[in-house]
Amino acid sequence: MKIDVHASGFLSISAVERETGLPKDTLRVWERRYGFPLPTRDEAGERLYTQEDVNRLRIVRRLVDQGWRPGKLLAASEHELRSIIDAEPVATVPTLLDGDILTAIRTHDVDGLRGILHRALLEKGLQGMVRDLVAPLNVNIGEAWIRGELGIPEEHFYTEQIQSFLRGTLAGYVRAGKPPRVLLTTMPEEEHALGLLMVEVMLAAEGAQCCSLGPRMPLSDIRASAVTADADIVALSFSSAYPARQATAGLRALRASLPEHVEIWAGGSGARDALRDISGVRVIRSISEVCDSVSQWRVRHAAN
Amino acid sequence: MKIDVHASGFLSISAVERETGLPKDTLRVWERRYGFPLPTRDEAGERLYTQEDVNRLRIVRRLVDQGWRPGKLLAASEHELRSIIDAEPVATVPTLLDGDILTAIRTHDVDGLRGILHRALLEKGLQGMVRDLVAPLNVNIGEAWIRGELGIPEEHFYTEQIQSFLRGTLAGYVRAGKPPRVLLTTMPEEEHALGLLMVEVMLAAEGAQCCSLGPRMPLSDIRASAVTADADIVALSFSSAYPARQATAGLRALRASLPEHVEIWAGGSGARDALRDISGVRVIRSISEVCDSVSQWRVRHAAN
DNA sequence: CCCTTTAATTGTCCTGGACAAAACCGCATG
DNA sequence: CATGCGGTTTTGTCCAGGACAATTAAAGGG
Repeated sequence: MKIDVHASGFLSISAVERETGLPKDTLRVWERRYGFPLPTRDEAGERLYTQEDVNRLRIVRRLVDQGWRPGKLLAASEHELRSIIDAEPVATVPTLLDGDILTAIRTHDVDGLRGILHRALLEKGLQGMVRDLVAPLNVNIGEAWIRGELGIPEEHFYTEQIQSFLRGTLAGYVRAGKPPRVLLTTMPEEEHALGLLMVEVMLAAEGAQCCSLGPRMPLSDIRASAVTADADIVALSFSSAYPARQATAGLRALRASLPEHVEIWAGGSGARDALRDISGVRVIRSISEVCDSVSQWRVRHAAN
Repeated sequence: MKIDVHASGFLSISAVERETGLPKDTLRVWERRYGFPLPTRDEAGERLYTQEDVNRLRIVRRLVDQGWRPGKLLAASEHELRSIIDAEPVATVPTLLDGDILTAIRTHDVDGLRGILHRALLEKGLQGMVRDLVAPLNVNIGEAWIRGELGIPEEHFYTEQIQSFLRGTLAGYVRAGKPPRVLLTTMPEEEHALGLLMVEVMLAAEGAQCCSLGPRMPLSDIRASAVTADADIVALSFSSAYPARQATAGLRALRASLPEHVEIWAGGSGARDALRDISGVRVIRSISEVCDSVSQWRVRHAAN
């Protein structure tokens, strides 16, 4: 019954959980062990975090997701943290965040961004656009965010506009209705819908029949849906922040519960390393691999 | 470091939190006070919930959101709970969940559902379709879910397809680019994106300039975005599950931080009762009211 | 250098108590 | 009968501090 919009501008622990994605238990244990964040308390002894705490926690979270250890990050001073960020292996992908796109995002220019996307569509085609523009841009945006060059709203705006554009384009597509029939979704903790949509676009462009359930589907329901939709393939998307342990456990459980003839494809930036040796699960290492995978599936099933 | 996909089929407390949306603290205190749910324990003494527990908790949660008191619901037997559900004031809206639509949803028939939507679009127009088909259907689907006639996957499937369709239609719309310029989003705890999209559709059909940030935007960032996007109106959507207290507090804080000339519109099924007397916030009671509100805004601003 | 064993780190869960916001109820007043 | 008001009960959230298992890092041996 506590409120998390304190007039004072302080945030309660549950507000911080919501804003940063870090569980309450973790916030408390970090405070106990590392002394950060060290919020003030209200009359009742409850923690009051500052917006500054939240900003820093958001950065810490991203770095932890990238493999850094909390012990190091939380002991680090403001200055040390900054130098860790600067020393990060940036530009894993050549940046496409040039003037036009960056300006459109910064100013929330809907028409401007749509124009850029539309030109890219005409120039490269749907699949080419996803592969050569959207996928690298996602990486660029994430990097720009952690360097503080873009804020949360800009990231949301970008994501929202891309999704709108892709879904719109998808809707205009003639539905070929060829096999395979693919059921798309993500596991319950995975909220990232954009990666899923990108896969759907690639599949639809190949003429496959896509049925997306959106993100966050309980495992038991995935099984049920795959059966009622009579799917040939269940495609799951994982973001890089998704814990590998969780992914393997989930995929194993899903594999065991699905009928033999239904394939499982795992894609997204979180599906690279550890998932390779789960038998009966195909790992899609990059977005462009989707097309090959579909072709190969069709070859396999044309024979029968 | 606990895993929540136990091979045994049991669920950990955090898995239940994720599946039901009920915080861990609440689950524990319900157990302590009402004796439900009463999970078994593993060797380490940690709670192991069954799928049956989760199913019942999901129903309890919906009834609580509708105003029932947990004390009553959790003390009730299986049978009593069922009769509470049956006695619910169903059909607040005449049902449109007729054979065709229901079948399409049940069988995950993408093309079938799209066909129905497309016919409705041609027949009623975009705004009419949202007002007379989508809005009542949302209510029907929720009611069917609680009666156990539809499952989670069906609900997801429905939501996903409607969103795809609306966004696709929106993308094909010629962007009129007339004032007002509207920034759309929801508050951080509000995940429901469909209501937001419906508003965007209504606004776009009126020729307004829409800039959607998607759901879950921190309050401080809403302010920043409204300024950079040079918005005339900030439109927020609330689902019926949204706690009224939270909404009023958030709206007050937002109103105080936004420039005077930026209007705030609050809509969605959660924006009916308690929000009316916040000065400087316009409450949109039903989806069809959006059009009038835009006209009135234009009259007000034509004078100047 | 690679593989195995040991040690440190780290996230999640536990109990049981506390408290304030909200809902409910009975009662008086317009 | 509707509406407002004080008192009571219900209910969700927070706290402290301990425990433990999964994971990662470090050390040791071939």
